[in-house]
Amino acid sequence: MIHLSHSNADESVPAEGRASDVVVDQIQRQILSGTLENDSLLPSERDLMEQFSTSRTVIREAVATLASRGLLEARPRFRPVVRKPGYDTALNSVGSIVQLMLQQEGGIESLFASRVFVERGLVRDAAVSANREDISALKEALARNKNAIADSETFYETDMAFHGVLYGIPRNPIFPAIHIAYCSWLKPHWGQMLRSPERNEVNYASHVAIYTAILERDPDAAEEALATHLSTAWEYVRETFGAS
Amino acid sequence: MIHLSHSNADESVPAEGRASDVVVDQIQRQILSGTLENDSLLPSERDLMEQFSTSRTVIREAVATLASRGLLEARPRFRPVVRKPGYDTALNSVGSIVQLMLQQEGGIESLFASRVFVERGLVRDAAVSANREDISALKEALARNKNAIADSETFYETDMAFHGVLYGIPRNPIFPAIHIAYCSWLKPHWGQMLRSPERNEVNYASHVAIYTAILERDPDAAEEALATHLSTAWEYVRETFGAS
DNA sequence: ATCGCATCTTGGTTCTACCAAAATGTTCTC
DNA sequence: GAGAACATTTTGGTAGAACCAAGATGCGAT
Repeated sequence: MIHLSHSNADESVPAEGRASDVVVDQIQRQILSGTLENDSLLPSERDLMEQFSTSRTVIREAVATLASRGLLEARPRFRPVVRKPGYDTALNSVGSIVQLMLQQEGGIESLFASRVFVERGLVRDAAVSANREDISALKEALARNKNAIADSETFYETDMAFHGVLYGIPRNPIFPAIHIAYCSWLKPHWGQMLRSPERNEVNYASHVAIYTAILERDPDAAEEALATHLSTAWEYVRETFGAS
Repeated sequence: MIHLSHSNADESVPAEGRASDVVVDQIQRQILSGTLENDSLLPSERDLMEQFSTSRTVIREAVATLASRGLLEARPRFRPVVRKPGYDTALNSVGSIVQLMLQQEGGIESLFASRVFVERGLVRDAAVSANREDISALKEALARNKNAIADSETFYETDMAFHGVLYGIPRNPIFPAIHIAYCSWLKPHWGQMLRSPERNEVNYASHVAIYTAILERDPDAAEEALATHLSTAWEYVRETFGAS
């Protein structure tokens, strides 16, 4: 049973829940409807307190709730800024728990395995249904990747960008969000990997293999290329520092 | 009166964050370490306020934060109960935002498409690497599914259970959590579908097809069977009520 | 025009108080 | 003595005032 449903749009009298809930609901509505423009600053707590004719306690609680949902971005001493929700912010808001999960036994392995699973499916689909634009996007990303072999820092970025193109191919906004999430979650562990032009060369070659397989419309080859690519990269990460 | 006890330069904390953060951190630690037993009740706010020698405000704020992270389950007028985090609670805590996303144009389609994507990969892998136990689990789920054809309610459950077996095959704790999330998120929209023994019969036949393909170690057939299964079911849902 | 200081604003925190509902204890009844 | 009805205590939710410190602002001096 899921209890998180903001179930009722109660305009009627009965059993008031938390007072902050109605404030949350109102502000949420204002954000979604655009009354509160995206990237704009939320009114001061004292203003809101007057606007909703309630105490500051309630306002603060509501703001905290909305912030935890990702609809507001509240840095400690600053005015909260309005963030219209997207799939990325949704996944972002789980970040804190995910970080906990990752510290547990096998956490990183599980997450990485899920990523491999997803990308295997992505490259299969890409091999089947990538159109001209997708292909050229991959080609461009590949070119940038090649040019960055000497510079490990930008190579890392172009590496992610290349994989990011794959996430864009399904034309489903959820996938790019997942990609961003994977990158941000794995970065702390992945980023410690020793990088070198030699390693970059190897990874670039893997990308080429994936690209080629997609180009040749060979799902199995594409999947295979990606699987070996990621697993070897993962092995390299593992041996860089003992499994935590 | 200890006002500024740990206000600044306390320990390794670089910037003077919120006071509630240290409380959040402490309680979180206690939950993870088991000092606060799972399913037990959190001490009263006034106790905590004494324990951490701080005001009730920050305690409440900390509790709210932990609740939003899913480490506490806080019903309006009751004592919060401790919930040791799992992948399921992690996904659960995004539920509220996801519900918002789903109300936007194409939200449900996107989510459902992602589910199809995932399950296509699952059945492929199942066809390749399912072991005896997996097969027998599928067989059992299938049998229960068949027995429930007459009763649409339990058929729905056994239907989900069958798909759930697929999510268990990778032996990756993330996947069952994803399954639960999909079910709970899609339930409000999916549950409105008109169900009938005839429809159940069709769906059961699809399950058999998937099972058979897995049994025959035919990934392509399995994927195909699942894709058609879900897409026809989806079409049926769509025509039941116009796309929202 | 720019820098620097005084001031205002605003978020973070504490405190006190009150209310209502939950939890607990007590008594009364059968 | 068990269970129901009632009284009391706990406890979470809300209000409101006050204070502090850091950001934001404005103004005057250079």
